[in-house]
Amino acid sequence: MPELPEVETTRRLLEQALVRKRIVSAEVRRPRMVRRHENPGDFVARVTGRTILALRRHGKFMLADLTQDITWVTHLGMSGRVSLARTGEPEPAHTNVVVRVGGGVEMRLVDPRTFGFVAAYTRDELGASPLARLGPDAYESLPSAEELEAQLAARTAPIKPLLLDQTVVAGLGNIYADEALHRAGIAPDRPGGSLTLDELRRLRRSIRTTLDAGLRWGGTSLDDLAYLLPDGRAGEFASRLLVYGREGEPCRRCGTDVKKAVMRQRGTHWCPNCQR
DNA sequence: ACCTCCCTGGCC
DNA sequence: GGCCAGGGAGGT
Repeated sequence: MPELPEVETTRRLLEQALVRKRIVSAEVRRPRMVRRHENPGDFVARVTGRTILALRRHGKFMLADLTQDITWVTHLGMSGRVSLARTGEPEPAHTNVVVRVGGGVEMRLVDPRTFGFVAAYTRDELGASPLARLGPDAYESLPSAEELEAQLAARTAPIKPLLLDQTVVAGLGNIYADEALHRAGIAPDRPGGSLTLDELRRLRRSIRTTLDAGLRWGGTSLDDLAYLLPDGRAGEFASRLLVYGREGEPCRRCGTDVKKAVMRQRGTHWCPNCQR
């Protein structure tokens, strides 16, 4: 589940291996994984020979600043992960994109469902890309309760899909949105505009606490192990989840059965007693 | 401000 | 065999 903690954990491990390295070659095995280019060759041509100056993150997008004002963007989608390896080591199935740097190290983008993607933007293209429409990063730039209140004031949509929208805050996905709402004691179907300032203060704190916890444990690897850290280890946050994936199990706070319903086509988990 | 669709693998 | 899954874009 690549959401903010998984992408950030991935970014931190990649940073040590990739920053200040020159991209020696790149390979695209699944053309579909390269978005917003006429053909995959354009991505390869734009990144090859350039040096990685910095590795950043905004929401669930990972951004590598390359020399000559090119930004290499990676998104892990639903089922993507990154594997860091030495060239020649056995490849995991569904290794769809490979980027090699000096020293025989390569970054492999592994993604069975191919909902993830890479792209290489010029400065102008980046400004016109979907990235430009992201809200503030939920971890680095979490808005104040007052700012959240202003953003949500006129919104009638339920708070859960608003948290997934990426325009109010960027980086929460289906797991961490459910977790943060539980921690805040707010029901997922509450209209966004109905949250009081006090509730928004709780929500804000809960987002921070939830993301911190996810990061501390290396993110959430579910049973299918679709998400793994770049070194192949599993994230250990799954066993500490409060509500996600715990339908019918007792709420860790009050013992009430955790409920699950579908909201805007996404499974939504909450405690009907703790969350109002 | 909604749905629908994009894919594949794993589970029932 | 059908259903479900971490996300986002695109169209209505």
